[in-house]
Amino acid sequence: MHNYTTHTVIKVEKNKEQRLIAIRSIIRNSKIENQEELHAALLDAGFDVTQATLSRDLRLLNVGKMPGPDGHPVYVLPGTDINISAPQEQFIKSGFVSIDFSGNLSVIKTQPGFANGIASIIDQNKLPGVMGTIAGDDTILLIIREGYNKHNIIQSLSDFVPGL
Amino acid sequence: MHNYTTHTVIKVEKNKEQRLIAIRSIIRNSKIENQEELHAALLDAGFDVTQATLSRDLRLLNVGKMPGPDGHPVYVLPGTDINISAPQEQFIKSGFVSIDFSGNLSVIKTQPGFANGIASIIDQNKLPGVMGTIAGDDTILLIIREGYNKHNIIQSLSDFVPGL
DNA sequence: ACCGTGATTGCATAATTATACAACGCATAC
DNA sequence: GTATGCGTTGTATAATTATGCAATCACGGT
Repeated sequence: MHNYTTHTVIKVEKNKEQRLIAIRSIIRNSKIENQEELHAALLDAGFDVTQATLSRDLRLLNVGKMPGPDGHPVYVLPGTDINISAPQEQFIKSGFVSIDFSGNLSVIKTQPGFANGIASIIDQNKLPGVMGTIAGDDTILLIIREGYNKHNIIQSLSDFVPGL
Repeated sequence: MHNYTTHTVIKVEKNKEQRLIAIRSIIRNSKIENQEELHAALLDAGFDVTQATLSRDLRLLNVGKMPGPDGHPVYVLPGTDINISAPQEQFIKSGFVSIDFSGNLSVIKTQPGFANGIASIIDQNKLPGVMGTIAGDDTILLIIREGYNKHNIIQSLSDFVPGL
């Protein structure tokens, strides 16, 4: 045991992260006309938050609201302007799936085969807080330089990763 | 001519038509955050209608509302997507670089490391005209099935590659 | 270990948008 | 001319969404 720096167990708001994912999924797969409907759908999925939080979540996800086929407003995912299909949505994400932190490490999950490509892009951008990356097939390990934290990293990454 | 139903032939609400055009123009050229702002802008343009009418107009025009750069919701015209920054644009392309054809073969160039990921997505979509794919690091070889041509392939790919 | 900062959320409420209803205008049918 | 129907709009209000404030808790730095 040496220098036990508060083991910073991955206590990252698992809840919010997963809730946002759930919201995307729900919106993609069903016609949600208002936040009450969304709330109900989330309850089924095991999430219980208030309308206020949903409003904030939708802003984070950049979800828009547009008149649907039947005239009533419906929530739509960003990029989905009634002209981008679900497969395109998948493609648009560039295989990026999730990111988590633990101490000076960050683990980025990608779709199968994308780890190398994404890591390559990250390297090309020479982010100051990133000491280096190691990519497998669907996972990237990112070593964070001393003096930087997960906020810096997310900030840097969000410059070129849509919706982060 | 009996039955002359008077020349009042086309009396169609000229007003509404032009108002809708004006609304489109306004939304395209400025940041409108709510219908009150829109109302004010329309006044300048010489149109005076109530908020209720604007709500109806926006529905007719299929105008959507999405979180803008500053976080606040902004009206957007259909087909417009203001949620993706320029740097992200590059990322969105998922490393896709180019595509060429030669007989029953197609060669897709990608950014370094992306070939496997993109090929994987193509496979998952089981395009009818695609017999199979082989991916290196930045190149995908795509074998085209008999009876299909590059048009069919591009058509299929464009289903999930935005802007192809 | 302690404190300060920032992130997340609920609550209550303000702000915004959608709509039921009725009125009006115009055009066609009787 | 009168009646009927459709489309447009305002009014008033319901429905929906956004947000200021406060409480809580994790994380980073001292």
